[in-house]
Amino acid sequence: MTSTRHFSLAMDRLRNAGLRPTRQRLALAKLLFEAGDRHITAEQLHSEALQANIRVSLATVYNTLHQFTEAGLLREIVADSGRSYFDTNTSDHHHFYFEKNGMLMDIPNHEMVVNGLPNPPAGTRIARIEVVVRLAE
Amino acid sequence: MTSTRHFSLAMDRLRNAGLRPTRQRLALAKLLFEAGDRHITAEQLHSEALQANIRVSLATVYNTLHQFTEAGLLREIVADSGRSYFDTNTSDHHHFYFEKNGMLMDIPNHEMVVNGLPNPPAGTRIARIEVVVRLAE
DNA sequence: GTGTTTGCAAAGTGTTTGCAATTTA
DNA sequence: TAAATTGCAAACACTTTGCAAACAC
Repeated sequence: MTSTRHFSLAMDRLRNAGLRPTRQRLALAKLLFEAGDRHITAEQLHSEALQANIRVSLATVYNTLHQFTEAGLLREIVADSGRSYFDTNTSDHHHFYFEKNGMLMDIPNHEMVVNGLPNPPAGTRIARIEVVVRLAE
Repeated sequence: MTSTRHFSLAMDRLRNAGLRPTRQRLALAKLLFEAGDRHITAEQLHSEALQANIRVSLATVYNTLHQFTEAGLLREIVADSGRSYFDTNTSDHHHFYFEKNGMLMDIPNHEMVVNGLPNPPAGTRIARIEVVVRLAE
C-alpha cells in the first residue's frame, strides 16, 4: 500500500498479461471487469464504450476481446451461430441461453454436472466442455 | 406392399411433413437421409448437390434446411459462431466438435449424461440442452 | 389456373484485414 | 525512435430477402 502506487487493478491485469495498457484497453478492461460477471458481444461492448464517451473503434474492440481471451482474461462462448460472446468468468461453468433476446446467464456453480465423459477420439484431447441450456418462454 | 406404389421414402417423408416433394427437396432429402447420420452445413450440402449434378441454388438449400428443421426432420446444432450445422439425427444426443477442421461427430449414445439439471428461471422452460465437447489435437 | 417454390442478385449481419497514422515505452 | 497499437474502410463469410419466372397439383 505505497503512496506512490498509481496503477489500477485493470492496469495490473494488462501488464501481467503482457499487454500494453493503452487508453482503449484500459477503458475496455474497466467496463468488462469492474461490474461483476458479464457476458457480452463485441458490438455491445463497443456501444457501451461509446455511451461512456470512450472513443474506440469496433475493430479495436474485436482485437482487444481476442487479445484478452488469449491472455486468459476472458472466455469465448458459442451459444448462437452468428455472434460471439465473451465471458468475464473464466472458471469452469455453464450457461443458460435465452432464445428470446440472445442473453446468456451463468448456471449457478456446479448445480449441473456432466458425467460419463467419453474418451476423446484418437489423436485429440478435450479442450473444453460447453453446456448450453436453451430457454424458451 | 401394393405394386402401384411409386413413392420413395424421401417422398413419403416430405409428404408427411406437408412439404411438396419438388425436384430440389427430393434430391436434398436423398443426400441428407440416405447415408446414415450426417452433420452438414448449407454450403457443404450445396456443393455436394452440385457434384451430384443436382441443380439447386444456395438460397434453396438454406430454405430447405430450415423447412426440414421446422418439420422435425433435422436438428440445428450450434457449435461454431459463424455457421450452422444440421444434424439428421434428431434424437437426444450430444457432440464432439473438432476445432481443427470444424467437423462434428455424435457422442456415442448416452455415454455421457448431464446431471443436476437446474430449474429454469421463472417464465422460461428448457427447450434443449446442448453439450459440445471441443477437441483439440 | 392458383398458390407454392425456385433462383437470382442484392442486401444484411457479424467479423477480419491491410495499411497509414498515432501512441507507447 | 522503434515497435506496438489504433482506426478506417474495404473485404469477408455466411445467411436472408424481394421478386419475377417456373413448377406442382
